[in-house]
Amino acid sequence: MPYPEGHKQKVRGKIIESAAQAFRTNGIRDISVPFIMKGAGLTHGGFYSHFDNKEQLVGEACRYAINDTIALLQKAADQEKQEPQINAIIGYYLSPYHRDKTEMGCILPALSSEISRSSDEIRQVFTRELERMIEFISNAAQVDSATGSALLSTMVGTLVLARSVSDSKLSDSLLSAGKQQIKGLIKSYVATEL
Amino acid sequence: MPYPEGHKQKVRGKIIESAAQAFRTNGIRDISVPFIMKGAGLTHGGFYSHFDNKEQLVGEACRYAINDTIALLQKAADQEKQEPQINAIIGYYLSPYHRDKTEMGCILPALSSEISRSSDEIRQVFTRELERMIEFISNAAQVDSATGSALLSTMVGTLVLARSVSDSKLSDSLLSAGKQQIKGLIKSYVATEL
DNA sequence: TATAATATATTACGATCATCATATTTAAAA
DNA sequence: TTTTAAATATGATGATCGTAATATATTATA
Repeated sequence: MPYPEGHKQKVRGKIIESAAQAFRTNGIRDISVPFIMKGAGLTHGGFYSHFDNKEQLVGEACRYAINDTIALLQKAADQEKQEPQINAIIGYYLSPYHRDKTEMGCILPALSSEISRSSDEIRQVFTRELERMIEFISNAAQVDSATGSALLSTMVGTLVLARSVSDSKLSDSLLSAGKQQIKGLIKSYVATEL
Repeated sequence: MPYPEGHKQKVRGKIIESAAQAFRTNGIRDISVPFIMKGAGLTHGGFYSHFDNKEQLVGEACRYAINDTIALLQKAADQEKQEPQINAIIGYYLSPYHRDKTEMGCILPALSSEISRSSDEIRQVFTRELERMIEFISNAAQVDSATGSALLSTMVGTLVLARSVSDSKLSDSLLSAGKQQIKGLIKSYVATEL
């Protein structure tokens, strides 16, 4: 066998990483296979020895990106031990930094609407990952999963709108309003639970 | 002059309508100029005597679609006089009907993420329309515009996620959770205002 | 009815895309 | 060092796109 053990797996991973980054920045349709391969330091030809087609890569990239995001949010939560975990998570999620750093950010605001028009296969992968995200948020906020999913909806919607607006002041205020609302929500959830 | 008075304006309107519908269903990038023209009952050749380019049409279609949506939500609100306006609006917005009827639905969940990657010009048009939407929601809910924008974020995020999920039960429960959260929010807003 | 300006259709161009076929490079094993 | 299978690169194909040039069809006016 030419090439060291595990070489292909490593390259495959690089392609997925490149795709996950590019898709989040510019959407799925606007990113070409040659561009993704260049991002992984390769040319386009080898692509089809790694994946059946572009769609399969989309699924893998979704999985990768959500894992990445959950890990990142968990790290943000762990860094601030004093306040409730969820506050640190929301603080990060609805920060101008996260809004502007799309290539490393959560895929939900970046790709959901494009995913909703994708094939059943892709949407099934996405659904599974979304469920993991809801569970993660619900745990961190210590709320039931219905409340957790509503929190996530607010987070996603806020980021989507904050990113689509050209007026940076309006964008900032959308983030603040979203943050404030979520914190109020959690507080009132705790209150009614007691 | 050939063709009756106002003929061109009428055709232009039909193109915008066709575009607004097609974009909401399949996104901007996935809808071609020839397809839009066919939807307006024409062939692609005449397009550039109506618009400078595809991008200009995107802007017009955004404007049209938001107007359409606000009018629709207002109608939904007017039909139910007894309950507070906002409840009827949210009931419609987060209904399975609205989720499934993308071609006639709100553009915010359908196109925001694609718009966020568009040119400054498009985003400026979008920003103006979004502000109108925030104002409309804030008025209907009788809350300040910060609260109104957070409400809208939740509405948009909920619909985005509900549409991208392949499991219809999960999708329905996302809608319900979003609805419940918003109603709770408005109630608590009223309470703190008194 | 004939004219002429305007609206629409037909056709074409260059670019880009996903995908495939084939050639070349790589490095483990002989 | 040579061999060889695997990994990658090069090049090509057919489709589709946005856009433009040109031809045709339309109908208000003369």
